Amino acid sequence: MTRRDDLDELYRLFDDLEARVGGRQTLADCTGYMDWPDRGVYFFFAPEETRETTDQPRATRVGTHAVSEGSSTSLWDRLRTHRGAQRGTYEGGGNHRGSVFRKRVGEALVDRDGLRETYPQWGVGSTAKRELRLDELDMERRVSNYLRDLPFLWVAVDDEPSAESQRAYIERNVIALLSNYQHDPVDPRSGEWLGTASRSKKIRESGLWNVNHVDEEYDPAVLNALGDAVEKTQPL
DNA sequence: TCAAGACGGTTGGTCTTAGA
DNA sequence: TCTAAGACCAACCGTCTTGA
Repeated sequence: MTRRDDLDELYRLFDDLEARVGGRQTLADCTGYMDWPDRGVYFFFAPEETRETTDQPRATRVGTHAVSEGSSTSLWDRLRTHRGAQRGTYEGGGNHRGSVFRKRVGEALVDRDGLRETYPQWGVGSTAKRELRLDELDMERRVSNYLRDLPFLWVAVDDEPSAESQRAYIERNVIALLSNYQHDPVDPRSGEWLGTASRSKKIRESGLWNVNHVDEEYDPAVLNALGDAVEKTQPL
């Protein structure tokens, strides 16, 4: 089996998953009151891009949560951090220092639009004072607008939080499988994909909004593990 | 009306990596 | 080898919303 064959199987599983959960969602349409699994793995897709040989949306980010023992962070906790704030001081914005996905998307927007002088502190530190966050609010809102329209799927994997969890295994190996970093490209990203403006070589070349695991080899058995998880995933 | 759970905002912790 | 910085979450707490 080639990597291309395994990618075909991965996207077939995404199709199964989409049918099973009743379609891809966007963060704009989701709330915590929906019946999310406590724990799982999520997959974001590019709305304007498809695979090389099919009309399936290209996967652009894989993520999970609760990879530390004792963690109580839920799947929705992680997703809402990516979505950003819906009310309050930072309404429409969010906190990119609490979400690496927001941080990376914002970096690409800043670089693509030549705004480094406007947002010199973007991504610096893990906290920021109110004044700085208000200065960055416009960019946080642009990041939110981008992220809230991305279609995504999720798979329920309700195992115990740990670095050796089944979720961590699926995340790590699906990233490695999808990544074009230091590989012959399969489903290369289009020139319009925002990630091409990223300052991270791993993001530009992998075609994913991921940095970890993009340079690793994948275990083909991950497809069996993902298939099992798809079968156990329920609609919202 | 009120309890449970979701939300927003902030800070802290662990692991990895780069440089001295 | 040591240290500092960065990456990536995870936890906490007060406020708000939902629905029985």
